[in-house]
Amino acid sequence: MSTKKRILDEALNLFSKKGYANVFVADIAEAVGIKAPSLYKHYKSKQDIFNAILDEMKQSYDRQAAMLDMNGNNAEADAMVFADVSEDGLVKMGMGLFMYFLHDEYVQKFRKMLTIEQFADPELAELFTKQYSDDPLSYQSAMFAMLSANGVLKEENPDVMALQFYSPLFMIMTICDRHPEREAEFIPLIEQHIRQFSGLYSKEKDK
Amino acid sequence: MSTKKRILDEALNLFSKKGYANVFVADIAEAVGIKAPSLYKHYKSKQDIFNAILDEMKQSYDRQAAMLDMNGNNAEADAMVFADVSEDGLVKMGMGLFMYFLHDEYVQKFRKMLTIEQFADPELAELFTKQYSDDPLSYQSAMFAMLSANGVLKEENPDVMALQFYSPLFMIMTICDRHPEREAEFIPLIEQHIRQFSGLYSKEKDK
DNA sequence: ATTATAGGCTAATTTCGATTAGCTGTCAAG
DNA sequence: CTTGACAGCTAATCGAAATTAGCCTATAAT
Repeated sequence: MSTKKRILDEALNLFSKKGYANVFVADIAEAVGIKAPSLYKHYKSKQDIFNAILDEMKQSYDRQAAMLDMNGNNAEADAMVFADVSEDGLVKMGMGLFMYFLHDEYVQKFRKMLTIEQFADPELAELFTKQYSDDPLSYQSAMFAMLSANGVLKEENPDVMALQFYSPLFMIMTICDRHPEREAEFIPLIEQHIRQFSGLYSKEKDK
Repeated sequence: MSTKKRILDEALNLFSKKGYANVFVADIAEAVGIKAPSLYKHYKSKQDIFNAILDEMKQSYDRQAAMLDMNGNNAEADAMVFADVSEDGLVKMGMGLFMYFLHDEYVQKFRKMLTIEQFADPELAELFTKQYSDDPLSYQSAMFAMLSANGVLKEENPDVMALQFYSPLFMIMTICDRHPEREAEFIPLIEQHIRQFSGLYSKEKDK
């Protein structure tokens, strides 16, 4: 991999653990295997490295998001996918989202970095909220609205349904970011949450 | 207020906005209205100031927690309080918790500081998780278990109930920490969440 | 009245960390 | 071959920022 790219990787790695201010350019250089001044052949300053990470991650997120929305508008296409959503389907979807957010190397590191730096810059705060709250909530709200419309789920406020479905995943994700060793303890809880959620909102009363 | 105490207040205020590393002792001194070297008459280092904040906040939290538990064990006493919990009672409780966490000056600033510093020190990570996840969840789990036992709520996994009840409050709190101006948008959502939650778990099927 | 202490100040000191200067080897294009 | 850009290095530079030294005043206890 090019040195330039490697610098971004190592910098993200370090920033996500210690925050921008506590990482020295010499640390980044060492992680890359070069000396600090050599970094300046690739980026004009420490801040420039940070900005490059930001740009890269924003692009990558937008690509992902575009992939999810596929079509023009919102989760209409996925309506098909979820029209027949079963409890197991919901579990699979929730777990998939959780596992991806939690384990994707770049996603996780970027999230940790944003967590640390969010109060330093309003743009970072916006980004965090968009990627980890607003976007997932609005996507899922659209999905639940459709599942209600299709008669699969009860007709309740879909924003609330999305909030109740997603926020446990979010909260547990933040816990696991702090304590990766506790993940095993939470996996079953998440699955139970989704099944219980499904049971509560499912239309058919009897079985 | 004593200078010594004022230093802690101003330091917490600054740390909660910019993080430890980005706050200079000169900033703290200026906020207090003295010169940087004078700080050293009260604390032996910048780190010492941070530690003092930590100690103070831990004590304060323990006092609060002791007050909630009142009795010896867990939320048994509150069982009484919640034995007859109505939907409105749950709303009042949830909103109260949310408003307290979000608006109490010290609680909020301390939480922001922990948010920024959580990955720098495992002790801080523990503290954050305890105060904002483990403790609330275990308290509420006990409460819901009792409400189920009392026949008020359905008999579902109380850990999951606590997770579903609390995590929306937690997630929205983290959003409001970043964007205080959005609070108004979320208050109604929280209330709807709690009422919908209550409706879903309430025992009486018909009305 | 004397003195010790607390708490403040200014002026160093010291250390650290980002960045710049300037040199060097490599290698591909001409 | 030879030249220029690239990517590395070592050795400055330069500016913070924490902390220390040493001085001063008020005040409270002796």
